[in-house]
This record gives sequence, structure tokens and C-alpha cells, in this order.
Amino acid sequence: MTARRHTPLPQDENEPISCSPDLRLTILHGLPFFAGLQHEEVEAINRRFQDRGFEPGETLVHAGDEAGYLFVLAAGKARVSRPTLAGKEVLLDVLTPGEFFGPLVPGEDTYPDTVRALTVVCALAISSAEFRDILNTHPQAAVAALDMTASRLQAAYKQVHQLSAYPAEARIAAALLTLGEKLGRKSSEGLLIGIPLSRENLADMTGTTTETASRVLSAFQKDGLVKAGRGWVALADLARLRELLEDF
Amino acid sequence: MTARRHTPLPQDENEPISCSPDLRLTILHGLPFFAGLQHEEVEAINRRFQDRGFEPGETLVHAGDEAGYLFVLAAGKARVSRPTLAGKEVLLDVLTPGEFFGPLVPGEDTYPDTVRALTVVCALAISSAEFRDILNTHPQAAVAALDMTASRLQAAYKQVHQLSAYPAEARIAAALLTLGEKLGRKSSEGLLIGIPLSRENLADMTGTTTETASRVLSAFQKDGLVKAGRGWVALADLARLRELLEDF
DNA sequence: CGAATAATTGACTGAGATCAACCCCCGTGG
DNA sequence: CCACGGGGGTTGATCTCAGTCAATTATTCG
Repeated sequence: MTARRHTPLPQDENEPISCSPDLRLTILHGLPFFAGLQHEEVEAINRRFQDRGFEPGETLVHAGDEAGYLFVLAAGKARVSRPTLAGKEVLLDVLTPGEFFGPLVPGEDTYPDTVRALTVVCALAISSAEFRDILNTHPQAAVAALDMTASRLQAAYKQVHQLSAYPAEARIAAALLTLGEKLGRKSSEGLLIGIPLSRENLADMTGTTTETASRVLSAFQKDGLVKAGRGWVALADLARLRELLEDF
Repeated sequence: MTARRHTPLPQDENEPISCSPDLRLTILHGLPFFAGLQHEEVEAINRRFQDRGFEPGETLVHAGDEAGYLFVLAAGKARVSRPTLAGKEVLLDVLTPGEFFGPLVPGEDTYPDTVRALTVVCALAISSAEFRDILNTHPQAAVAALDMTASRLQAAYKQVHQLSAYPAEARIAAALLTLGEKLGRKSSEGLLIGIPLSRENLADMTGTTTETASRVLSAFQKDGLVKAGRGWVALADLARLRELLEDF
């Protein structure tokens, strides 16, 4: 028996922000990139971006496609995954507003990863060359980009470490805790992970299979560590979940 | 029978560059960070760094230590590894001249990783705050730092992907090819990997054990793909190694 | 209500970890 | 020079975690 029928996920908390022109400026101002800049500077930068909206599930870019544009995620969440030759997908990251992806140095000619919208997404697109120009003329933006990239690098290192050293159970616990930190919101079920999260997704990000993810999650649920249903997971006992990680 | 007795590694090609004061300027000028700057600017920057030399095997920073300084690797090579609670080490990266590590944003208070010199190393140390100041005032340096970090992020993603999707044999082949690209030099044995590389090292970076690394390497050797001995590996047949990777 | 998709559960299998014995270098000191 | 010792490397036997295959049950949606 699962914890509750229907999804407890805010199903249309579709953040009402779309890509409407009048909101772009506000959004840009709020981005860590341009936090310290003058209004006129942001306006000038604003003109250099195109905006594009995406529905949940839509693909922003497809791995292998020509890397025409660099995207800055203005609103919403997106998943970055890399396809395996065997047809599987490995989930590498979840992007939140302010983060960017795409060809940073002009040499990269195809996207290595597929990026898909998890919620309603507003993305700002720009050519690699123009983005570099902005970075070169606005040191704060460059430093902000560096900070974000450095923190993503740390997250990736953490993932490498865990994949190398931990068994499946611990990796899934770790993934849940990371997701909870990044995307968690309080709910009656516990710390609810704020994106649709299937067993398959969880398997993709921990290097396991749906079956293993399901078994581990069932075990966790029986022990009262999590509550889970079709497409969602909530963390019911953070402390014991962390504790479980220590044992490796 | 191994391919050859004694190590074919250039055992004292200890790049004669030390941290001597008169060479620091030259080194700084050569770093991608400061490539486009005026001589006077580099001189000013130079004064803000301390230099520190390390012998092969010496530890630059230890995981868990207070993250006092940020280091820029001026000369030599160093390995970045993260210890497991179980006492193992996962090799995350090999740093080459120009790359940096340490607390980039002032919040990071302890080093997450251990960094050890692989060769004679000259490192330039600076406080996080001062480094940020340099980045803020020299956009090109910030963009260079971003480029390096972005490329390390890509490498880390690649590693995550491989750990999740490939079996041990393929991961080892991939690791060898990556090392060959980054550290390879031509030799009579083939493309010789220019750092001491034990089976254990290889295991650490591919999430396997010494025994598995040894078995796989033996198999590769029997097939003429590599030549290996105590502490070194050379790639004898790049094409077939790459081909082997395709089959997954 | 069905049809489609997600999740669960069980039985079987296999890649690779673990445990253990042994060999080879290579440095050291008598 | 040789005896010794230790660390890296190899090889084999066994065991186990998790992947695979397969059947069944939930849940959502048209």
C-alpha cells in the first residue's frame, strides 16, 4: 500500500511566470548574474537575449544537436541527462533559475546532453560569442558564472565519489537527500521533493535500475524513512536517512 | 612477463622549474589566467601570491583541513582525491599547470579533497578574498577561470556517465584514454602516461579494485592494447582501445 | 470501463568484490 | 654478493550485490 493516492505534488503550481516581455527585466535583475548591475546595463543586456518558453516535458535541447545557443534558465526547473549508447539515460544535474548551459567556449559544436523542462520554463537564449562578450565586460557576471559552475563541479565530484564508493542503497539515500536540499518543500508527508520523480528517474541518477530503486525505496518506506507514491517521494526522517549514509 | 624491466618513466625529468622568484613572473605570464594582461598588471598580481614548492608525493592540502588558501598550480602535476569513510580514495582529477583549487567562495571552510604532488610542483597561494578581487578587476582572468572550471565540469560529467553506464573494462579503457590525452607522451612503448600509475591508482579512478584493474590490464596487454609494468602504463594501440569503448 | 504506464515482487544470473596465496621486483644491510 | 623483507602485482576460488527477465498489481487517463 502506498502512502497516499494521487500525487501530493503541487500539480499546477506552474509558477505563473511565463516569458512575457515585461517580466524579463525583473527576472534578469533577480538573477545572480546581474545582481549588482545598473538598471540600464541590465536593459542593454536584456536586448541581447531571445526568450523561449517550454512546457513540462518539453525538450530544450537534444544531445547531439548543433549547439547553436547558450541558454540561461530564467524561471522553472530542467533536467540535464546524457544518453547511453544502450538507450539508457544518466541524469547529471537539475538546473534551477539562474543556471546556464550550452556552448561556453566557441569550440563546442554539439550539445553533449539532453535538457528537458520539469516545470514551465522560461529560458533566455544567446549566442556563445555574445555571452562571452557580456562576461568580458561585466566581471561580476563572469564571477557569478564561475561560482555557479564551481558549485556544480563540486556536486559532480560528490556524485563521482558516491558512485565509486557507495552501494546502491547509500547512493539512493544520498540522492534523495541532495534532491531534498535542492528541491524540497515542507508538506504533510515530510520534506517533499518538488519535481515529478519516478523510480526510473531515481535509478538514472544513481546508476541503478528501476527495480533496485523500487526495492530500496520500499525498504526505506517500511522503515519509515520516506513516503513515496507514483511519481513522487517525500523524506519523512531526514536524521535517520543521514545516519544511514554515515555507515559507509 | 611484463613488457620491460625498470620504469620507462622519465624518472628525473623533474621539470627543473622551481618556485624561484625570478621565474614566477614568466610563469604567471604563461598562465591562461593572465595571458592577455599588461606586464605591470601581472607584476602587481604577482606580489599578491605566495609561492610554495612541493616534492613528488608531498601533500599540498589534506581533506578536512581548514581551507586557508586557494592555490594556482604554476608548474607540475597534482592529483585530487576524495577519501572514503572506509579509508579508500577516489581519484577525482589530475591538475595541470594553470588550474586552481581551493575555496572559491568565502563560505567553504574546509578542503573537501586531498591534493598531492605527482611531480615537482610550484603552487601559488592566495586568500580566497584576494583571488576574487583579482577576478573582479580582471574580467579576462575570470573568464579564463570559468573556462577551466567548465571544462573540468564536463570531464566530471563524463566520469559520472561512465561510472553509471559502463562496465569495469570499459571504464578502465576510458580512463586510460583520458589520461593518455592529458598526460601522454610518445615513447618506444607507445603513448606513455606521464605519471606514476599503479593498479591501485587506476582502480581508484574507475571505482574498481586493484585486482580487477590488474586483471583487465593483463587482458589488454595480452591483446596488445597496452604495455604496462610496475607503476606505469603505455597505450600501444589507441585505435583499438577507442573501438573497444564504442561497443558499449 | 478499459488501455497504458508506473511500480512491485520473485527467481535467476553474473560481473566484480572479497579473501587468500604467491610471485616478482627492488632496495637494504650484513 | 647474497639474504632478506616489503610493497606492488598476479592469479585463483568463492561469494554477494544488484542487474536481468518475467509475471503481477496499482494508478492514471482517455
